[in-house]
Amino acid sequence: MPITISDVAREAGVSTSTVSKVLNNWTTISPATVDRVKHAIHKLNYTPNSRAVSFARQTTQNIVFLTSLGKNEAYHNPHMFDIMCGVNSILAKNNYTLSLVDIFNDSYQGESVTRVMAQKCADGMVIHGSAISKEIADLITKQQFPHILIGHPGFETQLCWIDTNHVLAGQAAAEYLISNNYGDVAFIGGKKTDHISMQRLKGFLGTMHSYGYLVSPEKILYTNSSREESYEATIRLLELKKSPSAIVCESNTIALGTARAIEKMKLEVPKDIAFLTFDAYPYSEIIDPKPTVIDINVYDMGIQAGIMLLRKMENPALQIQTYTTLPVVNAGKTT
Amino acid sequence: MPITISDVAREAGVSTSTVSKVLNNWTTISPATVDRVKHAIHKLNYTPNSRAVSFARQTTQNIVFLTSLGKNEAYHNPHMFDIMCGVNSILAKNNYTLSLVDIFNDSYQGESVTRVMAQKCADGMVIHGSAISKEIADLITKQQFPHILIGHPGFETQLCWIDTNHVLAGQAAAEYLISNNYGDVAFIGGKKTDHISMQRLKGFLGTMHSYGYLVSPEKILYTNSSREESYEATIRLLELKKSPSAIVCESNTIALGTARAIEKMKLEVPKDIAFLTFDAYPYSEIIDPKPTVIDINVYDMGIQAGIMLLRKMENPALQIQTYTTLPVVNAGKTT
DNA sequence: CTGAAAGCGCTTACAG
DNA sequence: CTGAAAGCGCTTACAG
Repeated sequence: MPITISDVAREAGVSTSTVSKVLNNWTTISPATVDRVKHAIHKLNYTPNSRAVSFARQTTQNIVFLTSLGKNEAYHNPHMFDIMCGVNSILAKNNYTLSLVDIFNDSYQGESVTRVMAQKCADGMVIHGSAISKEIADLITKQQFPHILIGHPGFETQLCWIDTNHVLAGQAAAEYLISNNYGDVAFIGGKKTDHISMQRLKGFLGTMHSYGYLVSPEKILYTNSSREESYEATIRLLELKKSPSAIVCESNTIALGTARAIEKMKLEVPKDIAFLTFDAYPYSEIIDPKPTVIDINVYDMGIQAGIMLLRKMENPALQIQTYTTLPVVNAGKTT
Repeated sequence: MPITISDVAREAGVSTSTVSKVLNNWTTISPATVDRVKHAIHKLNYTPNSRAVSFARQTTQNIVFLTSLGKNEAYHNPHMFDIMCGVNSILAKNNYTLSLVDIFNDSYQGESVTRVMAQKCADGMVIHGSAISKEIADLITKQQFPHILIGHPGFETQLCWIDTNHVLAGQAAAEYLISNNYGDVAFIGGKKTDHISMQRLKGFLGTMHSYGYLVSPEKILYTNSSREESYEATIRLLELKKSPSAIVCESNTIALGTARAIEKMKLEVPKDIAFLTFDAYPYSEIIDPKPTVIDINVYDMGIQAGIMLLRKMENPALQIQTYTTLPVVNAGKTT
């Protein structure tokens, strides 16, 4: 019932090889033939069967997005889906499809990965950080399967990866404050063991220092990232005899506590004090007073990851290990 | 290089047909042969090439999740991804893959849908409400392509759909209050044109009435769903000479305003007043005082959708148009 | 119980 | 510039 390449060939009075060549834009076909074939295609409203094409070409034009989907993943980790959307957009542009593979219910390490590679149901793999382990990394590198890992792996590996650069985001916060003439700043972070928090702090302090602003230790506070502790921390800061003119919060939850404290002290943002936080999600929209947000565009990171994977598939020798980031400063505006 | 069915056949000393039959659990093969073939498969570590299988079988074992992915979709609409995860889980269990198709960049109505159907890259389609239109509905019903739509379409159609039942959620709220002996209740909704809000209100009032509790009109308030209006509305309610003993908010944003007002009036939850909201997402976790949450399990709805689609694919004559819902009452506990 | 053969719908050397 | 033919790796009537 469905139209095949043979129907088109018959209609155009040529062989299927010729139709195929027209379909694939070979330059060796005479313009007249191309025309006839195109007419036939149009007339019959023919679309190649993608399964047959992929099978004959020994390529799937499909990429797997490998991840671990816990309960409520969509709410707890919307960033992952934003990345996925970015990946999907660039793949679609390049005529690749994206399929979702969840390793959460794997009965042993590497079950899904092995299956994907053995069954040849994808030409490449985008691996979310939640789905990586030493075992899986080994499987992939051993097979030399085209891949890109989102997020720095926690271990030594030959994998290709891409990650956000929190140091740069910290720098962006500092630069924003400096360019707005805030020199006396404070930073409320998470625990000292919180990697992201420390990276942001590092970038922040580094830039402040490089511009000649010294941040005294009493203005760098560490918390358990709860609203309560950050409320207390902010109050302490604001009660200093030389209280800061700007407060940078390392997370949205911290910013919630800080906002309460700012309100409690009856300070106005930005007149009395500058108020910054990292990440637009999940609460920046409803924090009152509204903070300036340093956000990271992970959708764009997904696009970058997709581009790199496509490049790797063209050129398997390519090694990619890189940081990417586009910190965006959003000064109290609603998106 | 990769092992094929012929390698296995040679190793086992049988024909490829026989290997195929063993692979597909035909009962006509002698146990001895089955054994030999299985040994060969094991020895060579053979996995069938899924592309070849799907091509020979004329089936893809793939389902498309059709949606429209705007910017920041992951943050604005995490429910959609939760549904997708539910769909994916049930499909994976049934050996189907799920691939994501975004119609956002389609240059004309139905472009992606037509392609998916013509190229035969999927056996069926789960369509998110954001991706449906009259044109697309027509294309799908004309082709009789197996599908299930998430969300009630806004128009008359032959499509199969599944949707949440907000009336039931409203009932759940009422039942919770009644069983906890709150009879004098108030409801703060969105605009009267807000379909979901009105459905919830309808279920809520219906159940209250059926239990003999009458809710006076002055205790049913409509707002623009902003924190500001709901704050005002709540203050007004609490200043009534006969103020309600329970307030039901139709959304998280409304609940934010109500929480502020409750705090302002120095009332305690649940001692002085009961405080309910619909939806766990996005803010229920940080609303202070903590509301009781009536949530809907859309992950489960995804599972239901997947099951129905699989049934439709087995039995194309099946018509499905149904409401589903699992309202979950979560009284002030953190998940 | 087993196997030879056709077929799924394309692509691609290769020959002409 | 064009086409016959082999091939991609399976499945499945059909014959025996």
